Amino acid sequence: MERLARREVLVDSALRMFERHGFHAAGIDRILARAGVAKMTLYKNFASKDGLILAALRRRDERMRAWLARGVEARARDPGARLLALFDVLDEWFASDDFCGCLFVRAAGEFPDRGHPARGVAVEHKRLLQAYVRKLAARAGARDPDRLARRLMLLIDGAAARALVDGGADIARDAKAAAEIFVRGEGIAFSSPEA
Amino acid sequence: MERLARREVLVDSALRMFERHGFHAAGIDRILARAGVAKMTLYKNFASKDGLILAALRRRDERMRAWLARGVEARARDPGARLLALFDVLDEWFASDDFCGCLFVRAAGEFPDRGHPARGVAVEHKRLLQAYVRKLAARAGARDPDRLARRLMLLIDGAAARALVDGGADIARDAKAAAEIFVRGEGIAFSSPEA
DNA sequence: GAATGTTTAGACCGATCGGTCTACCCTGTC
DNA sequence: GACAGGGTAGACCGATCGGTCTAAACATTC
Repeated sequence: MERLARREVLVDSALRMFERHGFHAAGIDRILARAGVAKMTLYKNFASKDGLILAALRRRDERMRAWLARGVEARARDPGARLLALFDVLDEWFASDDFCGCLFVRAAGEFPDRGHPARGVAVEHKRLLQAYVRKLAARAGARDPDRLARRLMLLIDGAAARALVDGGADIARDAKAAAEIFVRGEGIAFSSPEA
Repeated sequence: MERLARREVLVDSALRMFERHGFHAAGIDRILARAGVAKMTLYKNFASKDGLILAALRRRDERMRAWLARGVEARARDPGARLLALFDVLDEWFASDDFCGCLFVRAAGEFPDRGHPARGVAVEHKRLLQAYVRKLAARAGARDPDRLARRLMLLIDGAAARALVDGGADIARDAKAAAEIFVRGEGIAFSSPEA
């Protein structure tokens, strides 16, 4: 029963290659070679390269949101502080040497066709992320959790885009300072501003 | 002396194709066919596809910033109001049927290699845009024009990213409301909030 | 040990990639 | 009308694209 394991190895390899080179630039042959997986194994598990792209994006979605939530929860207990801790996790993300932007924004950029299935995963990822921020905002007692979540999402995506383009080191810090204004504006008091 | 004209036609066609399909997905042959230009004309004017990409990005940079400045200046005279008018122009941009995100962020996403020349144009575009916002902020009497410009750039790039992914119609409006908070926080009073 | 089913390597397919080259055409100049 | 130069179409190149297929190697189970 090695079939499932092979599939996982393949999806992992594909995800890494898509992150490093982009969806079009990462060829199937290179993905397979790096995974040490035969071509037929790919096409037994997926109908086409698009299927592999979808699986890779879904894996990225799960991991990214889990990693974000874990980081936030490890850094602060107070809901208000957790809203700001989001940007400390972002800072760690931007600083990692293999950071190359938000893969879902990149996917939307590489597949401008509105009907491409990858865009659905991207939309869903952003929706789930915003729902998570909204939950934190609601628990923190925001006057308008929806509005605060939308505003923080603007900062998150903006910071990710700017970090992708010019990789500045203090972008997450700028975004955090901006987020504090929004959070305070919602009547939320957070314990310690942290470093 | 049709050489320069041919070049312009070619760059225009390339720009349109890159916007519509992305840099990797837009093949040379298709660009040339749509431009009605021979292959040798391309390679007489540019060393490679990368050269064409650079020229297209530079053209996009000039047009984008000129279009933005024109829109801002047409919508408001007061410097404070102009800062907010930025987001009305953005709204128009997002609503256009051929909108497909910020081409420079997409370029950075498609060319993750830090040394790729396209990234230089992208960095420069963001730098010039931020300088323009900073100029408006300074004229409006912002306490810290640099900080305000950085914050508004976060909102601009964030709004563009979100508009690219899920094309929501009210993203620019959300960003404008958020921008108002930053602008007011800098001690800037603007005449009329507009529609 | 035979049988079953998955995974393997790799040949193979047509299409397209970015890029080169040739040979002809068109246009302007004298 | 001869000439020159930039432009044209399109053949051509090796490489790679996504995808199919075959045959051997492998492990599992009985």
